[in-house]
Amino acid sequence: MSRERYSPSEIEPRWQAFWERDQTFRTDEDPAKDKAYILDMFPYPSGAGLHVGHPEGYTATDIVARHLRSKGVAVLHPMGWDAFGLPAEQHALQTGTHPADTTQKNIATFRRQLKSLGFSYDWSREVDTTDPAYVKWTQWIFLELFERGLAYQDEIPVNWCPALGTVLANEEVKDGRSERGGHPVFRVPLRQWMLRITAYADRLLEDLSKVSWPEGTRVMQVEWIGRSEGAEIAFEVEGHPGTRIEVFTTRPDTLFGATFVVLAPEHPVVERITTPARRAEVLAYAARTRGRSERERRESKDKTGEPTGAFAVHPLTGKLIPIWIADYVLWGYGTGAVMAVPGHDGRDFEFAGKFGLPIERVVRSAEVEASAALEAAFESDGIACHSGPYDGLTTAACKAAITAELERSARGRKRVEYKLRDWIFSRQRYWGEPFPIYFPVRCEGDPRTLPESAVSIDFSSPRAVDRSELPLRLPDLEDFKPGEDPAGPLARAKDWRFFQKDGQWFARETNTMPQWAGSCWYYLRFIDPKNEQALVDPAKAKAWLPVDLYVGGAEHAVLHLLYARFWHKVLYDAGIVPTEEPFGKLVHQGMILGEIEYTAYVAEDGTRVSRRDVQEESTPDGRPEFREITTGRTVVPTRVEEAQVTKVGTDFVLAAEPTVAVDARAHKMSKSRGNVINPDSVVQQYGADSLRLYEMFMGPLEATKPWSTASIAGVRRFLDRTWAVCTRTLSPEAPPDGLERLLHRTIKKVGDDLEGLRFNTAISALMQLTNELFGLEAPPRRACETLVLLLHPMAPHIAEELWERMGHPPSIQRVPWPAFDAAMLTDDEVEVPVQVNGKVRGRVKVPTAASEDTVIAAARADENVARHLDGKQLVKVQYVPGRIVTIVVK
RNA sequence: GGCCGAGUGGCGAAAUGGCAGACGCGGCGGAUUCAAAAUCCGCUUUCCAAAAGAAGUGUCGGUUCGAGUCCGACCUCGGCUACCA
Repeated sequence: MSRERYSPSEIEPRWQAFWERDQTFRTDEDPAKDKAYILDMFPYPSGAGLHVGHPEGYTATDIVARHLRSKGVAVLHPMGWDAFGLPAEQHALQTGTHPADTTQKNIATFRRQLKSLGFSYDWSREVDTTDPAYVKWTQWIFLELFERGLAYQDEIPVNWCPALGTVLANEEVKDGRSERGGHPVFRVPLRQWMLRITAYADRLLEDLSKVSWPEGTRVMQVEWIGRSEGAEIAFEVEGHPGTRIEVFTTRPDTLFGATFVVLAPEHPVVERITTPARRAEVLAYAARTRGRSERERRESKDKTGEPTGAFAVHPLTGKLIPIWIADYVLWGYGTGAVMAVPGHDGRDFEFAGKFGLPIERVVRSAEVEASAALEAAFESDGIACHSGPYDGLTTAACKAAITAELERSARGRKRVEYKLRDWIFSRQRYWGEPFPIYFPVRCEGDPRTLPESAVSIDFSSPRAVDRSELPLRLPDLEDFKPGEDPAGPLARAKDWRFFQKDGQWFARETNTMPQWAGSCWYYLRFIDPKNEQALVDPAKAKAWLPVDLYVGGAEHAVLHLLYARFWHKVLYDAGIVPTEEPFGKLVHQGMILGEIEYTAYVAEDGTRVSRRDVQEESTPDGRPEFREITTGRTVVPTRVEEAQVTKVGTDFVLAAEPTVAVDARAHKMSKSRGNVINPDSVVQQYGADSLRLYEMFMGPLEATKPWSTASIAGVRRFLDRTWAVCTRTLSPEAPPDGLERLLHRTIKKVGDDLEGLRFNTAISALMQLTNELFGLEAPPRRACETLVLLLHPMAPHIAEELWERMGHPPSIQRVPWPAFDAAMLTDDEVEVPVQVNGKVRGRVKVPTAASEDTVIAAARADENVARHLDGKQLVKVQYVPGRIVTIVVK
């Protein structure tokens, strides 16, 4: 047997080529086998190439896929590209390269990088969301939504971002700025395509109980949907017969405590009811609110508002209460109007306090008098008081009683509200799927040559492109710039936009779909990627759905995962997919941070300031700034080397200046910080198997973990040792008993750990086995073979190579997973610790099957144990078989 | 402010309520070497010169023969979210 060194750069490309030639990972569609659909969230192929975060989740699923295949399961494990999106288009703007070219180039890089890591994808099923053959079906699903009344147009205030030249969805806006790029965002009204996701709100909520997802993710979706039950109550406006203000409340039981009404400044009734004396101030306030960005509205938490001068009639008492406008009432939620109950709502309490409005208690707790003053809003449930006939009712009973009374007198009714809004589905961009929709045009002559003003498009009569004409392709453009008119760049492609049919001119929709569209259903296309007749063959969908394991980042906890569930349910209703939910088990891999960095704070004169004396502030433009608390002077964070710091207590301090504590933290990898690790260079230096193994060995899959280049050398050393052991002259003898038992234990542990996605402990078990074999001059062949079989899912290249060198034909993927014998999991003898009053005072070696009496006798005979028992009174003696002897004395 | 998660050696971490720190990194010592790198062997939670021993899983309290693990209160860090009536 050869004794050359382990050389990943030589063996890895060879096995990758073998797998490709051999079609080793072609999906097994044998209906007699159990199936497993193992899916990664497909990446956006950015120009930066693969990030070390990608291979984390991808390695995890790859291990599961390889493990299951070796256990005889038919596995579907595909990969593809979420390739529409802004960066390719922005790159096009800067360089003049067509986004399709940039995208294909980036995909090629990603594909090469993923292949270099040895992932066992069935590459024959690769999908690309920008491929017209894929776009066809994305558009087909849109038509399905359109025909079901789930896609509609609306003129609504949207998040217009001039810098990006596009409208953003609420979830793409963070703190009043675009999530990508941080540009300011303004609210302007614009015609948009909307998807009626709210029609599915209840099902999206209820069916969360059917999936096996992380609890935190489920909670986030529940809160995002934000279902609340309450009542809609009508308030008449005094002096305006027929004008009613509807409010939504979850606390109809507090109706008697409503001392004023507040409208959102955008509320249309404001115009009508404001008294002449208040008009100027009210309109000015409303205009100011409209001009303020979301960010500004949020930054000043201080309550502001203006009285309209009008009064509402309390529906139960008939009392007149003032009507105000204030921006803490949101036009987008409920009815855009609230009955303010300052006694029992913190926001109303604050507002009433600021403007001197009356605060009344209408709920009390059991221990409190109805007359007790309110120091703050009492928001808990309790017992009604100062509520006329409802006094004494519990909150729940009072809600029901008051709602019933309002319904009886037609002044209110039960109502369910959701935080979830309909989904703004259009973007004013080039690089996305065109909508398969067109509109009739009124004009004299050819609209392609006429000025805009001479062409009138009837947006109120959208028509669907015939399904036989799909895909509707994007026109080739020279100029992708969005222009300051939010109509989008497609509006300039007049030859594409306008066309004639039956002698009549029509205009195509010039909006495009958001990036989410393609990623909403890609997991379906993987099942049947080449089908030209249907988006997926129903029999195949039935065979593979739902996805059994879905691994991806927690940043998609609401958006992608909610949108995909929504589309899936629509397709379920259409009879296209056989399950109500797309994804069974979901796991989020944790973030990989950069290497730990030590930061000292240095003042201008060079003195170092302890981090305990430093306070972080932010400058007006949002950048962080640091000040010494005592003097107020600014200090600059400065990187220091690990060798210069030492730990004192819980603090890291400068070794040379131990009073100065420094920050020790790992940060997110980012270009600007310069701590990005490139997977290519890790593969080059250590090999793909080492990278895979290291990422799995770092810690639990779901944990956030800092990168450590030094630690990769450790797993590489493990592979070197494994190589060395398995290329020794192997003994044909059966392993000795102790080793045999270790083998069985390791088989069980690795199998269990892989099933539980505990890759770090599986690897440590393999390290222990290798260490054990490393001490043997001629390790037993069967032991080495077992080691390699167990290692294969995690480090496939070295496993294939060693397996072949041991004289077996490839591929190791086709060799069944080793079995263990339960009788071999324990040794004949165990060492049992002996505790006296909770402290270990000795250990005894006893036969595993020994009786309690035997073990206790042996324990008491131990010299050191006996010393601690001497002269004491025995209270209790207990033997937990195989684990521990406990003795309690007095 | 709300929700979720996490606090264990110098570092990443491990531990069905039963020997805290497996495995790995780093460090120290030794072997090999002209020397170094690489490799191999040993040690490595803290206190004590060492043995015996004691302390020790963010803090305080509780349940238990026994708590890193279960319960209650709190502190710190990270992520998400943010006036949703």
